Amino acid sequence: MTAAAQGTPRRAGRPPRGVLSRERITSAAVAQIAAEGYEGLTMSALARRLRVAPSAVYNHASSKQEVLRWVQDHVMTMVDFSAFATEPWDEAVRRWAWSYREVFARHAPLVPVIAVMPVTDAAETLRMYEEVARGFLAAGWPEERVVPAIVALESFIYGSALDVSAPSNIFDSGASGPEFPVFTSAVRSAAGEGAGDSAEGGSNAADVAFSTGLEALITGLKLQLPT
Amino acid sequence: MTAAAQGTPRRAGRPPRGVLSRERITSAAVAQIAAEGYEGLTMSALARRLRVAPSAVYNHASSKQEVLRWVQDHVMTMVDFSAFATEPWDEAVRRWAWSYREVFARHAPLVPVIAVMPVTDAAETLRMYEEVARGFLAAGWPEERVVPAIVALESFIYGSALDVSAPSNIFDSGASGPEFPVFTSAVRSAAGEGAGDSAEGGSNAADVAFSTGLEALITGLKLQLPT
DNA sequence: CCACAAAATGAATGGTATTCATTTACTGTG
DNA sequence: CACAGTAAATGAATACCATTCATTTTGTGG
Repeated sequence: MTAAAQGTPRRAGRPPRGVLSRERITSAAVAQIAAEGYEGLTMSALARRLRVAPSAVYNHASSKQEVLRWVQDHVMTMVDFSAFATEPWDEAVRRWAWSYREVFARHAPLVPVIAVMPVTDAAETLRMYEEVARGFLAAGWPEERVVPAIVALESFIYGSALDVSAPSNIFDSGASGPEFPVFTSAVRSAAGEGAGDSAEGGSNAADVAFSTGLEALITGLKLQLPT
Repeated sequence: MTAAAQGTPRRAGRPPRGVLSRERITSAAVAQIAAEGYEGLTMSALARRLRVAPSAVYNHASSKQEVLRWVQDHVMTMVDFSAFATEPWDEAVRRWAWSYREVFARHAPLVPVIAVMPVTDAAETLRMYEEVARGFLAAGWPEERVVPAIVALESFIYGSALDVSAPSNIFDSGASGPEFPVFTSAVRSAAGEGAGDSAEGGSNAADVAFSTGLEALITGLKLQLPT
């Protein structure tokens, strides 16, 4: 009963046909996350979904961290970088960055994983970098400035993805508000700006901040280019 | 023996003089992190350092998350924002951002904690925001644009702090390098730039990227200001 | 003075990732 | 074709970890 929920439970020993693989584990993990979120992604739950004993997973992945790295590479395929082939540089960066942030806002727990993850055998991630780098070069960027610029944009995107998952009242200074009058007033003033918290199409505080930073980055980076 | 490592172990029951407090727990946690890093910060280790049973901590903090929030507010006191009182806006932002990133690069595991943390009863964090907001207003920023600009800068700083703790060979595409020639070449070209990996004063890849993004943000934000 | 709250202990509890011995089946070599 | 070795499954066991609970002691307000 432990491994197979219904039908004849598999006996011990290597099964006639391979049951697990990197692909099946990855897609089961993604499905588990979709169903119960990241706190629901345990090795037991993953194994249950694969109709397998927990220890079986370790014949393919050396740790949960490795599974998360597979998930991260898969999630990267959902980022839309197609604009680099068709649009001018700044519009391409804009569309790519918004898509990138949206995807990882829904996968915020992956952000700390990414930071430490070497790009080796993360094929999908490399595919994206290749296309983005191509777009930068086509726009006239000197080769040695491409990677720093991409990393800078990514850092902003990852930080912003974390910001999205913050509660909207995060800047509520509560009882100690009067002690910090300037900041408290600025927070209230900013809240009135983007407004439409529940209104349709209304942008929330995180969106306003992201737009502010992204447009500043695009402008500032472009000015760093040699004429 | 469990609680007090040496001397007469404390008997059960409320002690004559209070043993724990938010301050003592926070500083013990910070000491434990300094000694054994974040993976060494367990409730048991924390209690051991406080010469107390693990369950005693829960009379003061409702969870480990809460302890981490206290640590985060304490760490914020190490960020230097003094330049906002003396320097022009862009130089003040520059110094603040570098200090902010350096502090949280050494406390990377706090970054995901911050994102979800409401600022209420995080007094030190509020003190910083108050001063930074004051500096923005003094530089002529419209009140409603102050918070979005700060959040944008912070997002970049947090993302960059995570980037610092990444391995330096993170962009090594390994065997699949030839499949991604443009990116691979750009990585090599960027590595030659900042160079001095072990040379003194030499800036590494993360520093170059941070400088690139920060200068772009400062330039771009300044251009958003109404003349 | 006494009831109640606060703060400690020490012993569970339930959950976690991970490891290991064992069993079975596939695969390459003589 | 036999046989050795390896790959891949099971199920049981391990070591931690955060958290909870009953119990004990002490401080405090009415």
